[in-house]
Amino acid sequence: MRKSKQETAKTRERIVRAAAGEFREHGIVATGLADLMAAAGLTHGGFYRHFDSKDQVVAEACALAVAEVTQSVAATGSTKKGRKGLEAAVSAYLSPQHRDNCRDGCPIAALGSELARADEETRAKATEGFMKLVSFLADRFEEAKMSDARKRAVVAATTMIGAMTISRIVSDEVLSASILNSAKDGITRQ
Amino acid sequence: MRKSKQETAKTRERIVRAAAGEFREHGIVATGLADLMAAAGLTHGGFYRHFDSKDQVVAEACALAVAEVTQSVAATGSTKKGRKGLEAAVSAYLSPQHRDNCRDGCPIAALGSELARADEETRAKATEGFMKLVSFLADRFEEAKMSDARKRAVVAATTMIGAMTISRIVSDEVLSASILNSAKDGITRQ
DNA sequence: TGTACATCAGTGAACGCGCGTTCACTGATGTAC
DNA sequence: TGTACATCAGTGAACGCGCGTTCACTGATGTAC
Repeated sequence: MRKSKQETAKTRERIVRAAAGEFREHGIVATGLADLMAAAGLTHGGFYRHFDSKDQVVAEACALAVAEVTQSVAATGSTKKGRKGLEAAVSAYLSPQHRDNCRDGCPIAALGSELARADEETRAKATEGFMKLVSFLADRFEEAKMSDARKRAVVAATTMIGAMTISRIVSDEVLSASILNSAKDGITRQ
Repeated sequence: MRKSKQETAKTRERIVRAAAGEFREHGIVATGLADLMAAAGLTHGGFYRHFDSKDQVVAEACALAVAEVTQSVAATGSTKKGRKGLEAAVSAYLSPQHRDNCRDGCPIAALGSELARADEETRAKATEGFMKLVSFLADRFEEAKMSDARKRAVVAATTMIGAMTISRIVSDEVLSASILNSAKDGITRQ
């Protein structure tokens, strides 16, 4: 049953990707290794050929998710120039599609309170992603001083993540959508 | 071993309060019934004399935590008039003390991503608490139109919860504190 | 290039453990007369 | 008010189950000659 090095590397990546999806959809603690391996099309016994522990795959899955989502936000925001780009990125982040699709969405919004209790490495990866989001937003704020743009970007990023989290708690569709819209307006207003 | 009705009611409340603390400190899924009963000074066997299931105590603990925290925010905000009261409440919420004390703090910040996956009743209680926070903030925003004050209050509330969540993920104390301060400034700036 | 052997990815069973839940038991409280 | 009995809060052992982790086994791949 031994696989080629190339196949092994592919399998490993498939596990990390499946884990990133399962964690975001069901939560880190609630997702078992068997669930995560099944999502990758494997049985749970093979897990330890690729990772030392659950914590390790949590850190790698979080790093992958954070990298892909920040890159996607930046890509969306770069389709238009300056302020328009900011609005496009914020709109995409605060959309009902993102809200209803945890699996491929922002891991900080999907896992925030669990990440606060995760190990140092995982939290460092999440922090890195948050700072990348802040940098992207700061570049798009046209402020007199760079330090003001950065502070404003921090507020925008926390608002985006907070609003997404709360829009998923609220079960009333109308209220949920209005929270996303208020946050969007609040960020892009000035 | 039977207890008086009065004592039974007190015990039940003690369990709910202990649960609210344990859940906020360690997360809902990660907290076992044995942990929660031990925190209340009891053994796990007695749990089902008071509750039908873990879900039930989750809903009640969340309701208690949300009620106490929103009441505490409103009380802090009511020590001063108008805008000053808003600033006092936001400052207290976005303080390092709150960040470092999950156990007695805001359950939406401590459990946000888990609440999004909780059952309908729990989510309804969390939503109710969020709306109470929004109402308090809206009353303190001095806007031309009430609808503007309300929208601004929604943004302020999501920012507060998002900033608190992220400040707990970030392990660098300086960065963590600057996120709380940026959010505070962003909310009170206008 | 061909052969012999070591390596190791993946399977499925098994490990000890803690989970949510149930239950027999206890003895103090509540109730009926 | 006093007595007899039913109720039930809390204990601690037990239930089946799924967790993270380990392991013997398999057979295809990689390596050494």
